[in-house]
Amino acid sequence: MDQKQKIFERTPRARSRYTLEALGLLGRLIRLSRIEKRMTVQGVADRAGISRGLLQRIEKGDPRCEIGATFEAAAIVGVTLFESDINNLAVHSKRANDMLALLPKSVHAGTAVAHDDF
Amino acid sequence: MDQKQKIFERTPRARSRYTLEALGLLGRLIRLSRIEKRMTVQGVADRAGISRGLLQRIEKGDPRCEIGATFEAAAIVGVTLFESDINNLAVHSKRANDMLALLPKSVHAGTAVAHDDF
DNA sequence: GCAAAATGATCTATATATGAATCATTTATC
DNA sequence: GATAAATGATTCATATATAGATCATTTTGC
Repeated sequence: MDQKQKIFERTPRARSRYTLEALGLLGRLIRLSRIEKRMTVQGVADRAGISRGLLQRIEKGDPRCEIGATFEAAAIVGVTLFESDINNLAVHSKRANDMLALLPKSVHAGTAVAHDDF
Repeated sequence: MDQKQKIFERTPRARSRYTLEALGLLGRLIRLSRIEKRMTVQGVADRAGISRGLLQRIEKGDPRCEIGATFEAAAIVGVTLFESDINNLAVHSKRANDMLALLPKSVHAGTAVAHDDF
């Protein structure tokens, strides 16, 4: 006894208006594409390897979903972020990598700028 | 005893190549913007209301993160999906809603089309 | 209208993501 | 080079997201 006590505290998540709007839109786009392609919730969920309930939450824009599950479902119904084809995506990916190689590896405070304008 | 037995089985998540690439790119974009703006990991994490470790996983493209946390971090460093300003986002959001109102409320199998081309 | 199917919603058990702490390493600033 | 700060990586306790089941409701197709 008298073991080192660990405290686990999870601050209630505050989501910006933008985040909630973006997630809501993403969900509706998924739902839109799914219906346009005449796929059922269960069908898409099966293909994505997730449960029906989770897909329903995704389509409602619930912020507490694995991003992997959301992206997978989106891709299955044809909603692709960034660029629509994988080749372009790979190109962008490489460019981002190249840019990163040129930037400083760590950032020291001092000149940190505020950017709450979203 | 002889209570109804509940089985909880979580199938190992299979992610498509596209999903992994997209998440990797998103993470790198966040990291890129963060460094360009000279913000530290801890600083962005604080503003997003998440832990430093979680932001690191986000920047690595880990699919098992809350999508809300990811979008929040992205917005803070200036990476916005869909459209960059909230007004356009709201417009798109409304359009998606309007479209949905015109489509059938439920989809019955039968003419479901396969769309594995991503 | 009728039957079948899809959707919406809720509940429970549990697998797991997360926050916190810690240490080692790398990087920036002087 | 020296120092302090930032980053990377790991471990652990626990809050919580998820799968599955179930029921009610809505919708489609005949």
